Amino acid sequence: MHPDRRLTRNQDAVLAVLQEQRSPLSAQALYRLMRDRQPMGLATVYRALDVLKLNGLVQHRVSLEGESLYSSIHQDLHYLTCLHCGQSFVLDHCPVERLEDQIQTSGSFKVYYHTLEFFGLCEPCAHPAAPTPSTVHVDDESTADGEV
Amino acid sequence: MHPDRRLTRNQDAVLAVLQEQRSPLSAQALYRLMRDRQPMGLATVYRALDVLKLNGLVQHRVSLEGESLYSSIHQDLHYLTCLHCGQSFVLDHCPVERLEDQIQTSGSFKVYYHTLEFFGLCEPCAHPAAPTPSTVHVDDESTADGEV
DNA sequence: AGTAGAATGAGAATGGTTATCATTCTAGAA
DNA sequence: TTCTAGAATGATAACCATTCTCATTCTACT
Ligand SMILES: [Mn+2]
Ligand SMILES: [Mn+2]
Ligand SMILES: [Zn+2]
Ligand SMILES: [Zn+2]
Repeated sequence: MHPDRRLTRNQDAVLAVLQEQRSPLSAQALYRLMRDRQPMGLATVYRALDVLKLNGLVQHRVSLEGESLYSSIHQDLHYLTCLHCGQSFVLDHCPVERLEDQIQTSGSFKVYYHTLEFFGLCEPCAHPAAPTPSTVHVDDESTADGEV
Repeated sequence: MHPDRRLTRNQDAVLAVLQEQRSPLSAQALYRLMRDRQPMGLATVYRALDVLKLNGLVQHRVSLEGESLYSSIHQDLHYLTCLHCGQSFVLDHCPVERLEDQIQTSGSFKVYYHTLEFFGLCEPCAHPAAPTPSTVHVDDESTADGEV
């Protein structure tokens, strides 16, 4: 396909559906959503996402589980993710918006989007409760009341 | 495995090799490197990386191609990546080091590491050369000298 | 030494993504 | 309008990094 050709009906539909979403979607989830709008093959969904990405209309990140997630280029979400339980917390604002313009201006590189994510342990996972009774060898009942 | 147990010989070896690297490695590349140091099964490499990650000793990101890349927790590299040719340019410094401490302090979340990457088109890919002669229908030679 | 739990290795299974290829569209040319 | 080359599409096979399974080996502790 030519890099700068008008979008096809399918590509348009994929873009439209993505722009209605509040959070990133996987290609497969998108494929299922398209059934009610503009049914198309799974391969076509992947190809449409590629085209849209190359045209700066869609952004693409890969979760730690290896799943590709897509969203409108206008979305700007960032997460704090726990490595233990997988739970994610959304940051209340993007800390690098400025920087993007800066890179844009100073260099010979056209920036479309960025990824930013913090990883670590959430409160509960960082301070696990005392071992559950079933895993404790109770040799002396005077030490078995769960203090930490 | 217990979350806070001393590292095994294999886990130690994986960590040591990772700390010698200048750039992130895939699990498979690491597996091949281990042959000359401390041969172990591929599954063990994956498991070791998991343990090290959960202990805040190793960081983990996933490339756009879906390949997991690992590096020492002390590495702090960020890239500007071209969506068309795949070429990556290393940023000369990390723009969010401060922010990480900030999140650390203000919240109830223990931050181990972060990812940050910019995507777009590099100079050559953003301004492709005139179409190659073989793809051009030359109907009028007066317009065929490649100006943009 | 005896034992329970953890670690390990080999290989099978998984599953998201990509490649293949025959068919259908589509935008221009004639 | 009709023709035609190139692009897009869909069904499905292939790919391949990662995870799962399970029998075996270690390791720390009694
Ligand atoms: Mn942002
Ligand atoms: Mn950094
Ligand atoms: Zn957690
Ligand atoms: Zn490029």
